[in-house]
Amino acid sequence: MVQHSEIELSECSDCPIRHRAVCARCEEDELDLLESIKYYRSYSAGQTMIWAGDRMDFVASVVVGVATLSQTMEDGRTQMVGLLLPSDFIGRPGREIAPYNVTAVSDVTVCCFRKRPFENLLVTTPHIGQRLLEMALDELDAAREWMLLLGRKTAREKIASLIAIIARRDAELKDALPEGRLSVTLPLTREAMADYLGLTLETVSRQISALKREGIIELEGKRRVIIPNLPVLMEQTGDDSDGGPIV
Amino acid sequence: MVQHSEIELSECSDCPIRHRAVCARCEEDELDLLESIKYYRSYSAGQTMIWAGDRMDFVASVVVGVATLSQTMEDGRTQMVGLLLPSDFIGRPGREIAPYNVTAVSDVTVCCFRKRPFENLLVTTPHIGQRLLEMALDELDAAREWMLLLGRKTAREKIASLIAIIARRDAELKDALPEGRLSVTLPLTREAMADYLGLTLETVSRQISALKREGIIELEGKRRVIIPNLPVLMEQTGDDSDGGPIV
DNA sequence: GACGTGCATTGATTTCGATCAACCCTTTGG
DNA sequence: CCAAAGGGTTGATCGAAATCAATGCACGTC
Repeated sequence: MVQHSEIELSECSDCPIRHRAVCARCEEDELDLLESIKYYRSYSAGQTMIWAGDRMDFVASVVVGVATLSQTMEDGRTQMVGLLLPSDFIGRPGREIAPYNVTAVSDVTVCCFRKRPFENLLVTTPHIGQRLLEMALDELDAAREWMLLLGRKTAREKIASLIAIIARRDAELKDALPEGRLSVTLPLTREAMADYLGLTLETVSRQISALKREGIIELEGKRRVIIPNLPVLMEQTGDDSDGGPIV
Repeated sequence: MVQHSEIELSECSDCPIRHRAVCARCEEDELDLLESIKYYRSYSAGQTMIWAGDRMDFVASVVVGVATLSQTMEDGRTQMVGLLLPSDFIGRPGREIAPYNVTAVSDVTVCCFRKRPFENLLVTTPHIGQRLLEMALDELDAAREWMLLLGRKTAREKIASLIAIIARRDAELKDALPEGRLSVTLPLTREAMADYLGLTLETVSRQISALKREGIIELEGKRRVIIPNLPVLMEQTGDDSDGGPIV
């Protein structure tokens, strides 16, 4: 289950998520405390990392890769409730049992902290709790935005929203405003997109084809999407046109 | 806009939400600090308390009444993203602009804290931040449960889930396990339920009628619902049958 | 090269919930 | 007393997305 990761991770100080994860606000000495209770785990694409109902003896941060958080009903209907990207947090202090499935979408490496010691640090090291609060509130905002999408948007708006969100996140990681064409890789299969958007995979496929037919997106293979004109795509999302800051 | 409240609220120590709100973990001295920056506001049923886009100079706790958090698209489609009951928190430390509409469903009284001083307390008084984190994580869980409902449940399952959730909450406030018949008041209009469930008000009405016709619920007026047999209702929600602790 | 498998696309048909519309009941107020 | 308004119910019809089903790749693998 535990895979060997190519890059040997060890020093928090040169960790790729040092300034965005739970540890973001920590000083050097606080980092040392975290360092002493951490260990890495890796999973390969497609693996279930955690099953809903499992006992959890750790919390963790995604270091590299993409994972999903999902809920499944007895008859198999499933709904993704979160997309976990590098720096996102897994688990909840004070909780014994995992409420959701966590699945690796790509190869994933996580930085784990043993739960008890982490909970103690939470009390003694305010910077960790403060950052965790900030992250929880951000996730809450994201969840609420997704509730609007799930409850009220059409299939076309859902697809456009998903592509736009991924594009915006990518753009902001790479460089500021690539106003022209931009190209993004969908980190999810059609089925995973369907589970995220509350659709069937057939509807996802049809709507992507429709957007392509209309020239709003172009496809390069199945996974790579080229967006000739982001504002045009944004118009299809149903969101306020003034969609956020320009830079 | 500010209404006169019948009961004169003042002492935190005999506040009805003293042990469930942000202040739940505070010691007496910490409570005094909060007391010094607090003030009450009241709103009457139907009033919009906060508009999305408004500048917010306070955060608050609901003391009495029910309010809703909602998002609206340009064309009027709206989705409720939260139901605010006594002890629930409004606003976000560090945020200037309200992202959601907050609407009083019944007459509502809130306990407000000026934002700047509250943010300072958050740094100096760890008990507040700890409780806020706990509450944020609870809301995140609720939001994710709702995502499953919005994305994957049928209209009938949505209605049954809503009634069951209200019934369970009521039951737990009043007395432990009223195993037999129980009776709950829906705090929402049909339209508000529709906005919560991602349905139209006609569908809400039809599904309630259907549950009534099948004897799963009984109606007393429009708002009061009698549940002869909670487990039978629970079966209609689509959730795991072992639905949580028996007590 | 043939075969099987996983992922994706496309078509035909059905269905659930939306939409359009009429009507009921209760409250409020001139 | 009647009119108007707000909330709710019910019926007829429509349409978007689900469902059922076939087909099309791009792979590994034997």
